[in-house]
Amino acid sequence: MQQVINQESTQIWAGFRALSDPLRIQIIELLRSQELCVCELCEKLEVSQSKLSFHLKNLKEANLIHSRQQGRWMYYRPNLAQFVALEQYLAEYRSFGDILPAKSCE
Amino acid sequence: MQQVINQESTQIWAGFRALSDPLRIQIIELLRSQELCVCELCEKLEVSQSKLSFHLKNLKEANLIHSRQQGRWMYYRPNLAQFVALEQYLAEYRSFGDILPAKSCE
DNA sequence: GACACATATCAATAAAATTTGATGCAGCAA
DNA sequence: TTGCTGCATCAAATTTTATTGATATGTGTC
Repeated sequence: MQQVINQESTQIWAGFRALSDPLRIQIIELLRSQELCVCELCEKLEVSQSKLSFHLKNLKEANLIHSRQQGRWMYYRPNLAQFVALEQYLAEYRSFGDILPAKSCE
Repeated sequence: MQQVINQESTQIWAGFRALSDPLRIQIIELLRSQELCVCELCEKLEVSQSKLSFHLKNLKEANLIHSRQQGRWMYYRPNLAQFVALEQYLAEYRSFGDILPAKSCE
């Protein structure tokens, strides 16, 4: 059980880490309504291509986005299942019930 | 509106950043059911006091925990409202509707 | 084949986050 | 007052992450 919790937690913080950067947040917000290729993201975000590639890799390794190659272009889209997982972690966290007052520490 | 979104996003990634570390995840999980003071967290997590202080500060600045001083002890507890905010960000993200296929990029 | 284009990757550097040990400070008790 | 305890803070060292410019890879086109 402890094992399971730790395993889950590992994936959880990795997901949050991928979301912990303003540019990556901008990326996923652009992808929210439409699949986009790297060149379109570059334009819209006005960042260099290699920088963008770095952050896309980051999001992909956290399983937050998927990619699909078509010809020379690589299209990215969100992986909603992973968003659900993070959302659920937070929901379960909250639903654990009221916080007990501390037993005094002395 | 764009302004508002950016403002929200700023706070959002800061919240996720605070959750993007395994020790900080362990901390909030310990606090989930009970307020604890620093010395108790130290014991349970087997980390140095200054290290713990650093991470608690980190969580506090992200508004994820509150603290309360009682005598010499400082008790920490989660700020559930902030967890709700992050959860809601993810929920809204998902609920935006289906991702449109990309218009071809050529 | 030769070339252009979209993207990924790499190496070097810069910047940011974390760890560690030391020190400071406030609260309490003697 | 003195001294002890619980915690925060600081500076230095280390580790991690991000940025940049250059190069490599793969895919289409001629």
